[in-house]
Amino acid sequence: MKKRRPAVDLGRVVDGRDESEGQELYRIGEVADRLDVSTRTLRYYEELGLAEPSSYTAGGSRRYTKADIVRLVRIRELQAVMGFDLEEIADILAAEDSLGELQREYQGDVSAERRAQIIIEVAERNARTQEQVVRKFATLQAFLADLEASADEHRSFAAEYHITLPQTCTPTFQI
Amino acid sequence: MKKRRPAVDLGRVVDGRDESEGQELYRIGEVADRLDVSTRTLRYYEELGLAEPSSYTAGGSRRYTKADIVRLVRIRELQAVMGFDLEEIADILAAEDSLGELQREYQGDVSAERRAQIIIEVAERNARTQEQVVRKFATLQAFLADLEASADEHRSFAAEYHITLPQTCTPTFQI
DNA sequence: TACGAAATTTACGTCGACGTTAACATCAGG
DNA sequence: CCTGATGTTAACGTCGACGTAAATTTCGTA
Repeated sequence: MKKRRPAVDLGRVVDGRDESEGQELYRIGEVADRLDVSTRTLRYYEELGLAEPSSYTAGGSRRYTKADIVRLVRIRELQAVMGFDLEEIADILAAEDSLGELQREYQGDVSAERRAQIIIEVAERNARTQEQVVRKFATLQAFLADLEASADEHRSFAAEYHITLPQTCTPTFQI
Repeated sequence: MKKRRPAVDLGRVVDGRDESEGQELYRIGEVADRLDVSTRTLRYYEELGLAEPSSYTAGGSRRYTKADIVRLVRIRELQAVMGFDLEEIADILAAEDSLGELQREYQGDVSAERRAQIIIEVAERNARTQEQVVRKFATLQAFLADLEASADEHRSFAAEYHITLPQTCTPTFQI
């Protein structure tokens, strides 16, 4: 399930054509390996408008920058940790993107109303997400307490029957 | 999408046939409404051996006890909060069940080795789950920090442009 | 420039977790 | 005992998130 590529050196430097500064560009297979996803997944995200590479070669091969990779990592986190589906994630990222554009001084002709609308929307979106995370946090905390209580039970039960539990039963703990 | 039943009184008392003590039994539709899932989902869980009702009527209708409901809530939590799939959940619950049987003194002829095996397995399973929860906890914490940082940015950005954010942008906070 | 590794598009397949429909049966209140 | 709400099984449908295969093209190094 994990096709191994023969350890090709990551991070070649682009041929300094459109960017005088050496921007490191990554091929789709390299990115896929790093994120432990398939190339299909990356193309699928692009298909959905979720994340596309910053550039393509003349032949049409995708070239990802580090920023692109960061975005992809973000997507996977929102998916795995928060359980959002790709549509929700697209919404969240789109809101952040619109804010990012504002901040990058592309605001020549943006009206004050439009500006206010964007930032309010982004802030509200952020707040909603925050609330969801906090809720998840709480349930997770309760869940963890339950697990520890169970572990205590197990230990006392084991002691009662003179059973020695392997130390793999005492997980590493630092929060 | 949400079929409304006409507020039938929950918690009728069973006709005291096999249990002298009045056990409250719930019909599948009631349970489904409580958990905000479909009846199909409950039957599906039963199909997978995940959770079945404690009893059936003579005609074959499912009757759930409160303990059954607790188990179902547990399943939904493991699904929504931890992101486990139903197979993993089945594994976890099966381990807990086997321990529960031990504790309920059904241990007439269980050999000491079998007993040790069961409790060790359950404890290890518990520890693995615990570790996953802790990891999720950590990423969630980081994620929350990011969100708060973003919120700060939004606020200062709004202040800079004299935009008044609605207070929905400041989520309730108590951890 | 030749060549193998890696990438491209297109399109159909899959899998989990249910949704939906059909054709009945049961439940419980009047 | 009637009746409408609720339930039953069986079977097919759906939807998101990719997997997989095929036929072709591009990349980058020798």
